[in-house]
Amino acid sequence: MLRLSKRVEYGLIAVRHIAALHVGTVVTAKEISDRYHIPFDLLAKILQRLSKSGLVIAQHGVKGGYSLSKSPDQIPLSLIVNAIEGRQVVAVCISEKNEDCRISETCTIKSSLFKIQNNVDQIFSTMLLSEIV
Amino acid sequence: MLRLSKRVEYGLIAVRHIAALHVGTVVTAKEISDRYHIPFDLLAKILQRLSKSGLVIAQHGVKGGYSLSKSPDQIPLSLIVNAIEGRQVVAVCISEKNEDCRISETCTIKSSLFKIQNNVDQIFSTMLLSEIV
DNA sequence: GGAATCACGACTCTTTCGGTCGTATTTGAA
DNA sequence: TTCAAATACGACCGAAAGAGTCGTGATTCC
Repeated sequence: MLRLSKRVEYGLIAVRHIAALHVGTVVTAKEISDRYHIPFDLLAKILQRLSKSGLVIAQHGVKGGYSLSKSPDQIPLSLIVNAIEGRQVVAVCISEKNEDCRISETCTIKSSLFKIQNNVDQIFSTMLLSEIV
Repeated sequence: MLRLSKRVEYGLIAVRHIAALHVGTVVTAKEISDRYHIPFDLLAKILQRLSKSGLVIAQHGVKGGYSLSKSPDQIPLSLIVNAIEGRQVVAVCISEKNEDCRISETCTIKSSLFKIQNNVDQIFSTMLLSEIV
């Protein structure tokens, strides 16, 4: 309960590493995988998501690799987390349009859940990548 | 990821209900189960944990049921959550003595994870049961 | 003594998560 | 122009966690 996924952990490590690169240089998934002992295939998939979201820039082919698309002080952790996992919520009733929570009608804690959600969101939108490099 | 368990959701609903009782009265697991459409067996187990932790008082036998052990403004949500699920952490490296995180030696985000953990903890220790009744 | 209630642990089923694999595509350089 | 190194993508599998059920026992009131 209330765990971050391994994907997010690995993603944070990877993005932090990329953020620490000298400008103009790139790093490959393989290098990061070796350096931090992260399963290559898994890391590759994570970096693909980060690339797809535009947060990191992928360069294909030989001499390819990843670099950061903008300054670390412009990147809240929420951007990284959302790129990897999409919007995450503490309970189904937060996100679902059709209330597919079985007990929705009688639920008495919706407002509390929303408050918790807002506070959790704020944690990640407040912390910047630049703080953790 | 970052989800509250159903146990915690149900527990919050139940404790909130108990907190709203007139003093001197009790409510049974069955009544709460019916009222909020929560699976009885599951709810019973949750209430047992809450009882074991001393947060609610269980009265056995006919005319038995549950009541609150102290004033709702003395009960942060963290107390409820911990009673139900024990201490929960956002990543293994937060709690484990023997670092059984496989990549512990090379992990570069420990301090960030701790910061996230502290902020999450604060959410639940700050919100009081009295606020959600 | 019986009915209503809480207590506890074992068990099953489902979903989520972590991780792997196969294949395609892009790119730089020999 | 060919090949190797790299990213891209989706399908798949096994393990772990989560949700829910069941059986049995203990306590209390009438």
